[in-house]
Formats: sequence, structure tokens, C-alpha cells
Amino acid sequence: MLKLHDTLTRSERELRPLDGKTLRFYCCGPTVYGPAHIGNFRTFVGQDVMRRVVELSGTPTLHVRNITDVDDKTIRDSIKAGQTLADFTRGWTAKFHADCQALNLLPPHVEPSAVAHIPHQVRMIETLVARGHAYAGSDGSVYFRIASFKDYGRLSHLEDRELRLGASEAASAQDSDEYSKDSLADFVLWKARKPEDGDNFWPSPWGEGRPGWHLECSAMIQEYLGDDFDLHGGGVDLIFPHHENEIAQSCCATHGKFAHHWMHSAHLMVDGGKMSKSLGNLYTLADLEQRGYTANEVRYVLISGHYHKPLNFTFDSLTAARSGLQTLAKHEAALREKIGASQPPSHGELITHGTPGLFADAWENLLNDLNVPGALGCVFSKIKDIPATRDAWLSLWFILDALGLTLPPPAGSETVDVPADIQALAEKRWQAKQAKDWAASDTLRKELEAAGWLIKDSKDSYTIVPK
RNA sequence: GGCGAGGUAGCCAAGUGGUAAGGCCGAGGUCUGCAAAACCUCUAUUCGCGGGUUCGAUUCCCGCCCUCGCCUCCA
Repeated sequence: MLKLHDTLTRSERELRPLDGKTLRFYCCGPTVYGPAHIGNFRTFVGQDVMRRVVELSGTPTLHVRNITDVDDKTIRDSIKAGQTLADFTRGWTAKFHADCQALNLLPPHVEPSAVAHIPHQVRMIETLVARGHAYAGSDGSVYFRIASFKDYGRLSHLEDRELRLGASEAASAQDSDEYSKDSLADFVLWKARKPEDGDNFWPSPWGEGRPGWHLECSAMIQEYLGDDFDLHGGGVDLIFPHHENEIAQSCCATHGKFAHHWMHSAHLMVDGGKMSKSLGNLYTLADLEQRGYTANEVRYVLISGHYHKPLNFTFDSLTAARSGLQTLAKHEAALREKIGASQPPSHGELITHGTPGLFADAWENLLNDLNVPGALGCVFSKIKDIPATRDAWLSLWFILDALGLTLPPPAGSETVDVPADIQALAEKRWQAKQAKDWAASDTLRKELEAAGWLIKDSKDSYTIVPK
């Protein structure tokens, strides 16, 4: 049974499905107005490890992750791009899916889009208005009345004073919208149509407009997971206001408790500082692939720190990931050959037949609040002396699958096309070497190196690899 | 200012009231004509700083310093 830190109670709690069968959880997904960056993916990868551990423990999951395809940024940028909102977000959603697949993320069972659930959101607002938790402002927007929910601030542990402080700053901004609210800290559920929204508006009992950001998650959670569900996750920055607002909306619109467990991932930092576009250190998967790194290497880096601690991303860590994966791959390949196995077992096969076995210590680390670095340490400690048995091999894959790691071909095993002239030079060197003409042999090797090729000799043959 | 998360070797990063996993890099060795690969060995008397509790603290308590995040549209 997985013990997972819970943000709300600030303690580690066992993650038990409410219905005793399936772990039902929701993760806040991306806003599709551009490529997701590796910081976003740190959160998704962490959630993926959580899901894999739960499933490998024998508990099936119901994983729901939304696509935010309507908000200020998607509208703004789609208009800028001269595309309809639907066309614009479809493209970025496809890119997101491609990245997820490259990173070996298990696809959610349900991936609802905000635009496809406008009626659900409108219904939820109607309920909130009917129950006195929401009101229409003078500007045609609808707001949630924070004062009507006594537990507001419980997740983020913000006191009334802090909430008011934020509100007073908003007031100083003199945004005319703010005056439509009863309290400056109230947040918007339905945004009245504005000229800059273009064609992107929907009808509602309060006039044309579009839903506020926080509402979509609440509405789609109710639709797919009900009033109570097991776990909700996201990055730490979503704790406030996003998740706080979700709790308020959902608890007031339903009679449920909403999420029974909260998982938040710490931020990814770059070169010791925060990631931001202005600093030029915001990387996407494509950026890193262009520099020659693989998605699997990126995944390794993203899980190499505990999800609850800030992780510093550097290119050195990416290089270290490559070497580490290569070490694992080498031993795994040798083991596989010895036992005559072919393809690694699939996630599904491991769920039904897999056990931690030899790597029980690594598995314990994972069950202990997803201690991935600890688990990796256990794996590396044993991998060199792993017994040549099928059980050991399956146990290894049980852990690797929990981490969602795939292994690259061991270095030197891949076949590369060697140009004929290089091939000829290499052959000439081999002949010189066979004739024990070391001087000629070394000269030819240097020539080959200058051309970008390395010669690796073995007892009675050699291989040519690109430098 | 408030709230929260962190500060462990050159880099990344676990962990524990009893004297510091693992990875990467680096060094030495075995092997090799020399390399490469592989394998072996080594690399923090010390866990941000100062106090306290304790037989004993990196681990608990107090104070301080630093980093990061949130404080209404950021994973």
C-alpha cells in the first residue's frame, strides 16, 4: 500500500481507494497554447510514477486529466495566429500528446476538454447561485462568494488576513472589474463576453461569456469522478488559488468532500534558479531533443529527485542520466541474453504477474511516498551482481516499469551505416595492426578520429562507431 | 510581511537518535602493442551557521543565514 504525503493534512497517509477497488484521481492538465516545458512535465511524470506504483500494487486506477482549451491565453494566441480556438488548441494538444508518449506517460483514461463541458460548468454555477454561494456582478460576470465557504483557505493555509492582502493589491490595480464583486477576494466563475474574446463565447443564463478557469476542473471532476474521489494532484503553484477555489466550488455545489488526498509536486529549477522565459532557461522536450538528448533521459532526470523537493535541472544531470541508463541497459542486456528472454514484459503483464522479488527494497522505497532516488540507489547497488534468472530479470523490470523507464540499446550494439571510405580506412588499419605495424595502425586511427569515427578493437575483430 | 518547501561530497541525490545509500564526473589498478570497453579499488571524520537536549545529533528543540515557491489568471 502506497503511503503518500497529503498536502491538506500535511502528513503521510495510505492511499486507499474509497470504493475499495479503483483508485480514482484527477490531475490538472495543460493549458494548450504552446508547448509544455519540462517543468510541467516534472509534475506529469511524478503523477505517472504514482499511478504505476498503485497499479503494480494491484489497484486499478481511473485517471482523469483535463485539457484547458479555453482561457485568456488560448483565446489571445489563437486570434493572434489567425486560427479558430478549436484549430489552435487541437494543434497544441496533439503536440502535448506526442511529448507525453515520448516521455512514456500512461495516457489518462479520460481526458476531458473544458470547451466540451460548458453546459456542465453552467449547471454547476446555477447550483452555486441557487445555494447562495455565487452571484451575478454588475458586469455580467458571476462570482463565487468566498465568505460563504467557511473552510476557504484550508488547503493553502492562508488566513483571512493574507487573502485580504492579496485583494487589496488587486484593488490598487484599479481594475474596473473588481468593483463588480461583493468582496475583492471573490473569484470569477463565469466571465462576461468582452470584445477581445472574438468569436469565443457561449450562452448562459447570465448572458454570453465563458467559464472561469477554476470551474472546469470542478465540473469535469463531478462528471467523471463524482462528489468524492481519492486523489487530486498538480504543481505546488496550483495550491492557491486554483485548488483552493476548486474545493470551494465543489464542496458548495455538491455535498461531497471533494478530493480525499492531495499530491503536489515541487518545482523544477534550472541552474539553481527558477525557470522563466525571460531568463531564457525554459526548456521544452523539443529543445532538449534538438540538443541530442532523448525523452527517456529527460524522464530519468525528472524523477531523479524526490517529487516533494525542488529539483535542479542542469545539462550535467542529463549527461549523468545518459550514463546511468547506459549502465542499466548494459547489465539488463547481458542478463536478458543469459536467460534467453526477448522483449521486456509490458506494464499489463507486470501488473498481473510481476513481483518486486530481488528488488523488494527498491519497491519499499517507492511505497514510501514515492522515494524514487532511494529506489534507484537500490537498483544500482544490485544490478552488477544480479543473478542470471528469469525471476531476477522480471523483478528488475517490475521496478523499471514503476519508474516508467525504458532502456536504450547498449552502446555499440546499434548498427550504423559506415561510409565505404571509412570502412576501407578501418580495414587498412586492422591489417596494419595484424601485421603489428603499430605506427601505421595508430596513424590510421588518428585519421579516422579526425573524420569523426572511433575504432574499438576486440580480440579478433573491431567495430567502428561515430565519435 | 504572512504561509509553505528546501539547504548533505566537484555535480546530482537518498537516509538515519548511534556515527553518512546510490548515480555522474575524477583518480589508481587489472586487461590491452597503445587505446576503447569491461571489471576492481578509492573519493564527505562530515550533513547551511550558532546554541540546547542526549551517553551519543546530520537526524529532536531554539535562534540565525541563504535558496525556491505561493499570497488571485504559473506544473
